[in-house]
Amino acid sequence: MAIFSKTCEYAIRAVFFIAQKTSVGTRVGIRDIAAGIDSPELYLGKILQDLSRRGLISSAKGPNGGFFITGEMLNQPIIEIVKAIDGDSLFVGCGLGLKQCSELNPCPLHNEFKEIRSTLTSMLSRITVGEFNDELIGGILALRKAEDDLPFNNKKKSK
Amino acid sequence: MAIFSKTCEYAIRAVFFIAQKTSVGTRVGIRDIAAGIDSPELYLGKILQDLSRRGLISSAKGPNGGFFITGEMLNQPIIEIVKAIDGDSLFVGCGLGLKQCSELNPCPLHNEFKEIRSTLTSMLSRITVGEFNDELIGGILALRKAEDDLPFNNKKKSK
DNA sequence: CGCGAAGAAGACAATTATATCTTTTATTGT
DNA sequence: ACAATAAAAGATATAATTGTCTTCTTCGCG
Ligand code: FES
Ligand code: FES
Repeated sequence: MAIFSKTCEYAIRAVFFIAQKTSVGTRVGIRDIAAGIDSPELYLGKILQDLSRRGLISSAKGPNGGFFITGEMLNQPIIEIVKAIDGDSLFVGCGLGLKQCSELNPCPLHNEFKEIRSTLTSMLSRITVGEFNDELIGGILALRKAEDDLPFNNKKKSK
Repeated sequence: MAIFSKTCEYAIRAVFFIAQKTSVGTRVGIRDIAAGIDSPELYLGKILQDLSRRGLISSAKGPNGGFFITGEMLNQPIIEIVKAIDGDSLFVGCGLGLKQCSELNPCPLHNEFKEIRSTLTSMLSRITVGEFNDELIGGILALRKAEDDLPFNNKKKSK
């Protein structure tokens, strides 16, 4: 169990990737995104469709089409992505799975969980979609890793 | 997506429940545990068997049998339960699902995640299985909730 | 000893998450 | 208009998680 679902992990990585491409002025197709973040291409398509329908990213069909992110969307916090995909149970639900999280009749871990949830919430609310563009372009941050953390990164060019 | 898997939530609640019963000197059967923590009875059986095999709880067959927790196990931190059921990906894995979490070539959320993971780890390492016995017995803490937080709790007696 | 209570174990079913494929639709450039 | 490109959409496949059922074994007690 990771914090986010696999779908959500792909979504966040993809959005960072698209933001970074947008910031250098290019739209980017599914194939390149999938290669750039190491995700199954066709599954990623479904996720991006979903994000696009929800207005978190934009897309254009046809030649020179692809996904991109408009200026104002670059300032969206990534918590929006998480909520769109995984819902908000991470932020409001009881950590032990009780029907509701409430102050009266709390579960044993309630107080501790409240703190973790608020840390998580504020972190995801603070970080924006476009925040890491420079570091990603500069290669300081990564959205994919080589097989075994090997020094060389033999990524294959998209066909 | 919650933090823990459903299975893990059941397991933690069950262990707290058993610990509390043990502290007043009684063993407790699956049926009562399931009723006490609001979980599917037969599925819970599987989970408890698993925990028992791993030595996190003890069980006895036959009349007056049931599950219980020995003295030293009461001091186990609940992170042991989480690790036994959900594994340790929550504590060591990359939050964005990259193959490894590492300082060189970190993902954009690496630093933030490191903090959240360490908070989570220390919290689960600090809290012990028997820690809430008194509060649970006193009804200050709960391991189950009524349907809609309604004041009445129309729980059906086990057959 | 032998019965009944209770957990152990494994087979199986349902649900949800993940992944893939195929067809359709829209857009651009010629 | 036409061809090429790229996303949209929907159907379907696979895997993991969650949940149920049935049978077996063990144990305590009379
Ligand atoms: S009641 Fe469980 S986290 Fe609040
Ligand atoms: S690399 Fe992603 S959390 Fe460390």
